[in-house]
Amino acid sequence: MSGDAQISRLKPGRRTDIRRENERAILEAAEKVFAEAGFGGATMQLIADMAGLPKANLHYYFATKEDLYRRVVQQIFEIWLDAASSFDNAPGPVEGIGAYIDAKMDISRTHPHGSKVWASEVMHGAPVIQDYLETTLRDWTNGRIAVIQRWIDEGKMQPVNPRHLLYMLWATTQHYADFGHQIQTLNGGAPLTDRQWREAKASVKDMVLRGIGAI
Amino acid sequence: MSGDAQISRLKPGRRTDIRRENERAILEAAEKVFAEAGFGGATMQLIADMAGLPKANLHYYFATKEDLYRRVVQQIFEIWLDAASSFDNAPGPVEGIGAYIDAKMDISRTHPHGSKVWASEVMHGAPVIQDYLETTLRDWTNGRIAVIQRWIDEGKMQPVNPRHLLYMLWATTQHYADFGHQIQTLNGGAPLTDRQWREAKASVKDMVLRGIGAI
DNA sequence: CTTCACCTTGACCATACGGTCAGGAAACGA
DNA sequence: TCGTTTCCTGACCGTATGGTCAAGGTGAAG
Repeated sequence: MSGDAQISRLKPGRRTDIRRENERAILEAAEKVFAEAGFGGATMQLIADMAGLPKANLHYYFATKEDLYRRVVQQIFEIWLDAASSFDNAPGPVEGIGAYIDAKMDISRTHPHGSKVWASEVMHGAPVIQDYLETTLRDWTNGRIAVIQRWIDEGKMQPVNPRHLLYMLWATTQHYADFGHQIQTLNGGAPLTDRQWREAKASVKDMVLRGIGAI
Repeated sequence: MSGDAQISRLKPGRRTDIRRENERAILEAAEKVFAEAGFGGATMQLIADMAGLPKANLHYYFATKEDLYRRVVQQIFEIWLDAASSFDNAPGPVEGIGAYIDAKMDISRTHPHGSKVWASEVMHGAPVIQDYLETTLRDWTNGRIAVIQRWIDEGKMQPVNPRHLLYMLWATTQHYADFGHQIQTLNGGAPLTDRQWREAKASVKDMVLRGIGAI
């Protein structure tokens, strides 16, 4: 927004930096607490403790619990939308869908909390992001469906139902975040290693791309 | 279970019937409320209202909110385990996995609330069913992995990683319950029709079975 | 009818929660 | 140094929640 894209390294005690840093810490803590306890189970006190701030300070930066929650949900949605660009400018499904799976799987590993908050939000009927679903997500979905249909028409993949393919992509990739605890338990209690994550990505890509007849 | 499989039509006011009927009504209401509000967001008052009973009566049948919640989670887990029998006694992946997808998709349609409660429970770290994950689910998973591996060895399907295939099956089928609201929104706000559900099942089966080289 | 086990429920309690506020501290610009 | 804006926070408040309890209702057995 502002024109001075300064590095702002020295003197981090500046007013703007204080606000930015505190909001960041609060959002990070909130994402984790909302993911682990749900909206109803999360408490402002818990978020405050995790952020290392007094509870009253949270209400200085975010008026209400809902405001804070809304910001967290919007955050993961934007991250996903960014990743969705993998889809575009791809010559065919192998590159496009392959890159999309890679991106979504990476996000599942780096932003598991955000994914859970989103899942929770949708499961509860999307009380705060219903408008996003009806506008941004619907438009995005229709756009990708058109791309997939084009690939089908060009004979680059089997004539599957593009909508259900998208659902499968979302379900499968986000499962590694949302059900990460179950996966970890079935992995002997240990988180997936780098190697296992590569294996997971490769497996998903292999099964999906073969499933749509792209390989 | 009981020997007298009576119809119990007339005179439903029997003691046993009262207990059974009230517990059923409470569990049904609880499943819905827990699914829609999460454990933290659900209130005993709301469950009581939905069940048509005074709140104090809930505590007569279920000592605590946790007890009630635990019963709801166990319920959906048992339903899934029953469906898992589709896997066995199948000559190959087309029949076994095909039937499993059918069964899981049917459950996603008939028991969406239970599926959401399970998802929520796992996302929050499985505080009340961790032991199930470590025993029953782990054993079941290992058993199916062996079955899938046998099919691979017999050349009935591609050599995919059985574990990730199972994750894909769970993710994809449960997505239609857990993210049902999102799917409905993307469907113009209307729930999937019978025809659309058949299309969904067919699409999932087609992509998965092709993805593992079974068709 | 009496008994007794089981069921029902309004009223109540302690706690925890989201949110407020006033007063003070710290960070600027002039 | 002074004035002003921004930031900080302990103490507080109204409310809603999970859970309790005592008193009363109900139906079947004897």
